[in-house]
Amino acid sequence: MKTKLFIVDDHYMVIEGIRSLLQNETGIEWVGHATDADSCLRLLRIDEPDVILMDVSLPDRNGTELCKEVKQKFPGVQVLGLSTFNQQAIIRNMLDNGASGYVLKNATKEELLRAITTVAMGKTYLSFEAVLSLREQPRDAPVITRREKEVLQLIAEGLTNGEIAEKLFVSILTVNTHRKSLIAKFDAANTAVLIGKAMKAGFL
Amino acid sequence: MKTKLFIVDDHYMVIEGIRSLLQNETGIEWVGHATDADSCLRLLRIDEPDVILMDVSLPDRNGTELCKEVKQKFPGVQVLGLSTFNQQAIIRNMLDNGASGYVLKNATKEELLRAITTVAMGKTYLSFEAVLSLREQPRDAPVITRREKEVLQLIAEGLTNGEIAEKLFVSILTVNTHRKSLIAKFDAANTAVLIGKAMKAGFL
DNA sequence: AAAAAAATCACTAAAAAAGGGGAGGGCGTA
DNA sequence: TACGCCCTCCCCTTTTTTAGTGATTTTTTT
Repeated sequence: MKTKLFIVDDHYMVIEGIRSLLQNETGIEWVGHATDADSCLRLLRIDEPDVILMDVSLPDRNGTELCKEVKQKFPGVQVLGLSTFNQQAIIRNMLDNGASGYVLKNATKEELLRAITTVAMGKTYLSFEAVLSLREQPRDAPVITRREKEVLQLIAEGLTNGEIAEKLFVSILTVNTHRKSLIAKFDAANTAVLIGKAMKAGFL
Repeated sequence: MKTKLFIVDDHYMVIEGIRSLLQNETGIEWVGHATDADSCLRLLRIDEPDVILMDVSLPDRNGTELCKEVKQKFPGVQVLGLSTFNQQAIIRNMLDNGASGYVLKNATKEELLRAITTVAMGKTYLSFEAVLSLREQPRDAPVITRREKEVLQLIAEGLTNGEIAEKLFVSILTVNTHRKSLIAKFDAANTAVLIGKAMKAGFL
C-alpha cells in the first residue's frame, strides 16, 4: 500500500524539489500540495493524504497553528514538520500540536524517505539535529511573568532601569529585580544576550 | 549559447527543486552545485559557470562573504542571490558585494528563468518583493566593517569588552571604540537595542 | 600617490548594569 | 489555612557600559 503524501510549503522550489526526489519512489503517492494554510485545509478534504509534509513558516498562518487545526479536523493524518531552522521552541510547538515528526530542509533523500515511512506507520521521527537540539537545554523559552514581559519589552526599546521605573510607576530597584530575574531565567550573561534569546524565542 | 548555471544552497531539496524546474530548459545548462561555501569555491575553478544561484544562508560562511570572494576570484561570474527572507539588509549586502540580482525562494519557474537570463546578460534582476523591501525605508541597515561585525557577534554572545579584547588580541579601548561606533551606526540607545536591530536587520 | 576609511589606542568621568544578599504584602490555590 | 509565586522595595559592591574628544597607524580606495 502506498503512502499518500501531501506537501505544504510556500516555496515553490522546495515543493518541486521534494516531488522530484520522490517521484520514482514506489512506496509514495503524491496527492497534492499547497503554498498556504488556507488552501491546504481546503485541499485536504478532497485529497485525504496519509502524511503531510508541513513547512513551519507559512505566509498566512503559523505552521504550528495549521498543524493543530489539521490534527483536529483530520486526526488520521500524520504531520511531519519541515523547516530550515533547528529551533527547539519550534520543534516543541509542532510536537505539542500533534506533529509526528520533524525534518530539516537539508535532509537527504534517504532521510526524508525514512521520515515519511516512519511517520506513516504512526511512529515518531525526529532528525538527528532536532534530537540534539531538544537535548541541549531542557527549555529554550522560560516562563516569564506579566511584569517581566513588560520590563523585557521596555529594555528592548532601549529604556534604562530608571526610565522603565518612571513609566511603570515603580522603583528603580524593582525594575532592577525584574531585569535580574529575566537574565537569570533566560540564562543570559547580560542584557545583550537576554535580548537575543528573547527574540529567538519569540518574545519580541 | 547556453547559460551555464551553478547552484549553492545548503538545502538539498532546493537544489533538487531548481534542477527539476530547469532541466527541460534549453537555454540553461546545469554545470554543478555545492552545499557550502568552501566546496563552492573549489568547484568554481573547474566548472566556470556564467551564473551562480547563491543562497545567502550557508553553513560555513555568510552568503554575502562568499559572494564577495567569488566576485574577486571570478569577476566574470554573475551572482544571483537566493533566500527565503525579504530583508533589506541582506539584499543590500549582496548587491554591495557584487551580486547582480536577488530572488526569493517562493519564486515561480518563470520568474527564476527571467532572473537567470537577465543576470546572464549582465543586467540586474530584483524580485518584485525585493524592490518593495528596498523602497520601504531608506536606511534600515547601516554599513558595518569587518571588525565591527566581529565585535557585534561577540557582544551578542555575551562577552564583555574585556573578554572580546582578549579574544581579538586588541585593547579594551579598541573594542569599546567599535562598540560605540556600532551603537552610533545602528542609531541604538544602548547595547540591548543594538542587538535587537542587528538581529532584525539580519546581522545575527 | 593622495585621499578616505578602518583599526588601533588613549584619558576622563558619569551612568548603568550585574551580583549578592534580604524582606514584606498580596493573591490564588493545594 | 498554609504554601508558593509575584510584585514590590532595600542595601551593598563591583563590573561594565556609555559619553565625550583625540590621535596614530594601517589598509583600502580613488
